[in-house]
Amino acid sequence: MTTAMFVTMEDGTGVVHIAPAFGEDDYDLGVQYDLPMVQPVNSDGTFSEEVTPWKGMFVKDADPLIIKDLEERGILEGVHHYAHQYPFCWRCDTPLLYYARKGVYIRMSQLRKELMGNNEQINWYPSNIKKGRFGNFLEEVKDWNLSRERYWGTPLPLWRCECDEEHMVGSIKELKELSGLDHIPELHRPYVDAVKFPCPECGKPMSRVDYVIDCWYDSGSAPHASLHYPFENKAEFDKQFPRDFIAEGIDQTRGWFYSLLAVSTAVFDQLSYRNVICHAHVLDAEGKKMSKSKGNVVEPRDIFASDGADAIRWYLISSSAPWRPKLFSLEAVREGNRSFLGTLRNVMGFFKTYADLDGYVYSDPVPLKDRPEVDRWLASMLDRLIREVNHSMDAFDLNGAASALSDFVVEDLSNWYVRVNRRRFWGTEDSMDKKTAYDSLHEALMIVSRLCAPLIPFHAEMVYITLGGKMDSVHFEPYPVSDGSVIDNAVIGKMELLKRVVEFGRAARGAKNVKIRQPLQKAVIKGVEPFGGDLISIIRSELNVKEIEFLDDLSTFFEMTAEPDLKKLGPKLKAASGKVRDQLLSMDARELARKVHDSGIEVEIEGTSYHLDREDFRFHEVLGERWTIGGEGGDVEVLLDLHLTDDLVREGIAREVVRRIQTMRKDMDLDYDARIKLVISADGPIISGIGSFMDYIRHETLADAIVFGDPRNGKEWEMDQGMMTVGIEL
RNA sequence: GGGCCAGUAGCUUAGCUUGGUGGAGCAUCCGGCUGAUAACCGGAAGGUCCCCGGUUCGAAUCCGGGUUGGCCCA
Repeated sequence: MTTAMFVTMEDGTGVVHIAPAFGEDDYDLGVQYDLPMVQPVNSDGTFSEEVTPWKGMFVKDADPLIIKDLEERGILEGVHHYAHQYPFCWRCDTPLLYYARKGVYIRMSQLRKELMGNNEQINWYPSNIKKGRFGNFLEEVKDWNLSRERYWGTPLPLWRCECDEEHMVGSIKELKELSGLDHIPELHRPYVDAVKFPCPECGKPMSRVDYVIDCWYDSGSAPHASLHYPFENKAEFDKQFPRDFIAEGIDQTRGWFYSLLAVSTAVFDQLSYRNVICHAHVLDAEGKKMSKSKGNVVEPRDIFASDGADAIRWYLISSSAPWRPKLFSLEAVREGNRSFLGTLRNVMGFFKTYADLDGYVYSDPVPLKDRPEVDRWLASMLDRLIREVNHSMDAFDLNGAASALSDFVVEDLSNWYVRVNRRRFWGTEDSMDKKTAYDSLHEALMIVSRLCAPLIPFHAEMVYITLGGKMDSVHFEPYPVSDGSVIDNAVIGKMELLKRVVEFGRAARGAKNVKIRQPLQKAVIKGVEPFGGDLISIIRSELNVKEIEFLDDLSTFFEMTAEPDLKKLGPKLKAASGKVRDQLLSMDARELARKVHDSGIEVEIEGTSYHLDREDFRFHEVLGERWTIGGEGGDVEVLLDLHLTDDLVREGIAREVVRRIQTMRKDMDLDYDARIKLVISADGPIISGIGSFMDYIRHETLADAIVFGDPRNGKEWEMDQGMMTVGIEL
């Protein structure tokens, strides 16, 4: 009877049976107390001859019989069931037995310091693995059982004589010398097993042992073995080794990550990789491990077919850091496909549609300094993107690179640049401005394609080829590098302000339910340095206003209102306060404020007169009724003039008409440049609006003529101002 | 049984290192825009930051315990 740290009085009897031949703890204890190694189990898991009552029986099947035997002999304390984890074969799902076997070991425990020293130089992602899971493992590193009793595998080059002399052969050359053979036909089994050589001790023939090498040793040798180093390719090897970067699943900590380090440390005393990303696994939508038996497995090939390989790549890279487990959701894959890949495809499609119509080819780009500010803004954002993506990639932050790319493509390129510049691509005549817009968009797409290439190889290639890239593939292009000189922080700052102005202007319209198609006379902007040029026309068209005024004091647009301060009135008026309050609240708050502000106010309730002055009121500033405001109270505020002149109303109608005709063109699937003739009948106000803006409507809808009459097969529209029927003739 | 990691809106997540009013996308609702977009814009609603305890004036954040899930080992 012995004691051991792993046996406690916490549960059970505090007495545990051990068997040194079956399990590591038991074995160690056996070695410590010099216990006999009794091995009454055959390698097929059945009891051996000496176990007479149960010989030939699988040990687990014998359990109830052994219990019964103990009971009959009166030495059974009791039978209790404990739920505990037990390993099963992953392939045939039968219980595994721990079984002491002879083997050939590498004494890794002696290399502990060297392993830990090399680990110090490795950059781990996530960083906690280095000291945590992997570091802890190295601190307690065990000897490595190199031998496996399998048929397939790399034969262990150990030859043994019946006199117990052993020899490990280090090369083909050595084997030839030892065996006297000119030619070793094949290093694999069974051929190599036929090679014998005389024992240097007793002269009898030595034979190769039956073992093959643990295949993890092969995986750890890959960097050397793939170049047949150290036998050849020394220069090539030195150039590549240690490798800059590897990535594998977190489960490889004690697998590949270890075997690479162990082999390079043991054989060459150095590390074999400088940076390593340990990624987590893809789990099912509930966060459970996928398994065939549970039926929650998602087949990647099915997703490749239905949604595309780039969609799944993008999902894995963009959804979270690689070391976070992915709760697989097809919805999330589709969301990424829609929002990022779809937008990229669409910007590409937009460019191609118009570039094809115009026969545009990228050459002799307009110098940056000659482009409008919005183009210089795009170039600045693009250069900033190059910088951010490189920075993220250098830090092995794929997720950061992906979100920078997505922000640029979706927000800057598509939702802003393309949207506000659409009209520049529409023009029928070839202008310098149109070429400039093409140049800018082409450059942005080209850079995006190259930056995206490692993340979404197929989309990147599609964009590259469509743009007419010079190489055979985008994957031959060098990775874009920023020189920083393109970034114009002033123009970036300006655009940021401009975007806020537009945002607040739209909010101002929304607050009063005024449609964007209805032009307004004026916007007043507070908190922005006045600017002009193409940027101010962006504001005009985004907010649909005629003029813009920059003004930092908006007080003249506000009026004072007053409301009774009940905390003051109550103590002063007692029972009458309720009626006074009602009377005051029934008055116009602006008028009340004026009166109170001038000389106080007299209120008469049931024959008694009360005098109230400023002290009894609370004052507020409210915007005059003619105006609406966005961003109120902030450093930037936008006021819009709501007063509509007849001209503005007619122009609003004209825009409503254009919108409906464009919808019809789209529904009819007309070519983008198809010319049409319009036949329209409508109620008076609409006719008037159309009449005032004939040229505008013709230009926008590519109509050669507008005729008022009775359109046959026209489409009927109900508008705020009445009915309209429109016929389109080709 | 041990080690490491994670738990935040219906879903996917940022914020946690260094404590100070929890953000975003999708989905939902209202309104707008639309001859690039299954898109976009304005607004609204939506939170036990897994649970318990501690430290602190103050905890999503730091500490301890638990729980659920993942990986590795026994």
